[in-house]
Amino acid sequence: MSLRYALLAILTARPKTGYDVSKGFHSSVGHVWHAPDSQVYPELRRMEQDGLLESKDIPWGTRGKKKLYSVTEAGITDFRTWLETPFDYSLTRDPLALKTAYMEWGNPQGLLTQLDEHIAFHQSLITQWSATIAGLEAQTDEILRDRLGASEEREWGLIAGYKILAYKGLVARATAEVKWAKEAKKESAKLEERFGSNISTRTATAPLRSIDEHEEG
Amino acid sequence: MSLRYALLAILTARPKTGYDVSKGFHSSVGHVWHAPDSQVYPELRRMEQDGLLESKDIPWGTRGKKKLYSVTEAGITDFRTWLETPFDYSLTRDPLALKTAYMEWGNPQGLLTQLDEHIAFHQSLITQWSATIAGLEAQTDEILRDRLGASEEREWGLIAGYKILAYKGLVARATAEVKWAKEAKKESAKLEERFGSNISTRTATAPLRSIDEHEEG
DNA sequence: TTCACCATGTAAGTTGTTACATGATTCC
DNA sequence: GGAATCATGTAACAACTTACATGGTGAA
Repeated sequence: MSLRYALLAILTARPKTGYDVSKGFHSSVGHVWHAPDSQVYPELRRMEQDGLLESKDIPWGTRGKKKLYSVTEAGITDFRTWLETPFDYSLTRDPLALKTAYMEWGNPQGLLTQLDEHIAFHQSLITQWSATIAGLEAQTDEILRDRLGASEEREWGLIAGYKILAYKGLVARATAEVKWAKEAKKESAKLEERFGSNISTRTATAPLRSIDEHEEG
Repeated sequence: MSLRYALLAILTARPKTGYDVSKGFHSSVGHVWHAPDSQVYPELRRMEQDGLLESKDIPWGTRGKKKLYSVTEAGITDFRTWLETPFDYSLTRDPLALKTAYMEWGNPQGLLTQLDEHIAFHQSLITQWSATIAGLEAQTDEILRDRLGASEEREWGLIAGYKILAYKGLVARATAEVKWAKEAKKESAKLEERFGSNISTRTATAPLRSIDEHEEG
């Protein structure tokens, strides 16, 4: 249900076409809430049906046209309510933790490779997000400027400030991921050294025998 | 698709009934990959159809019965392949970061409340996971003991070691979340102090006027 | 005229959520 | 006999993924 609010968020800057909203996902709000075009366009339509958005068809060239969406007062109210209403946390679903926890069944080298990818992935996120933070602090960020243009100057620091806060959180988390992965590489090497790799000897627990042992269950 | 491997993971300890697997989700592998019963039972069936599991009906009391599942060799092979094959990272979807980034539209008090909840939520995870780590290190953890019973003693350190590593990652991330949230509370207070709260004056960007400005798009 | 980009999706499938349904067993 | 818990789901819906579909515009 956050997709709807991510779309409202981007449209609070100023009215945009579906295409601009979709593009915005890749360069701004999409950093915190990703969505593909196949979700964006239909959701915009639904939001219009629900009265959160208004749209107007605009001619584009001679035959083409595009839809310009703007947020209604009802949309703003809904957005504000969402902002202020606590949400339920979803329970953990962490594929790398899941793999790590049962790596005695796999090749330890496979874990190292995946930890390296984990590090690379999160480091590239850190680079990207840090650049965004710098752009927000200098108020040179393109998406921010687009938004500031429609706001009063005395609010600019507030608007940029919250965005900086959000990106700092993402960077903090990614940094923790990198730090853990580096430690995990060392720990994994130690484990392998101490206990050796005996993955090839592991097999399924002989089912039929085991079943007899458990019939009292 | 990880659900399937979380189920395989729990069944590599020893054969279990659907009910035991489901219970196990709450106390062990469910910490890293949550699933409700309504997903567990049907998935176990599908896995049996796909040859990853075998099952046997066991009488329970006089009229009742239950299904005992065990992993097949094909299941082990599949599990091992999954363990060693890198996965694609899904793009960020972070509701609190999304809210934080656009909090100029909301009441700053609402953010503080949600940051407090964020802290409480993650601190309770840290408590829970730290207790699990302690139990794994002391090899008193119930689920671990269940698993060790079916393994050779020389492997015990390896088996516990990977699980400790995984939980340490979860704790590290939750710790980063708490740290960020505490800083964000301070920062948010500073922002409010410096720029004041003017949420009540914010309204939707006048749609019709804006549309005219954008007709060149 | 071709190529990058603008513009807007549909369709099919998978995964996950929420709420409910049903009956047996064991222990007090 | 009643409560907790064992045991196994279904049904309806919402969200997300992946792949594909279609056509216009603008500039070299």
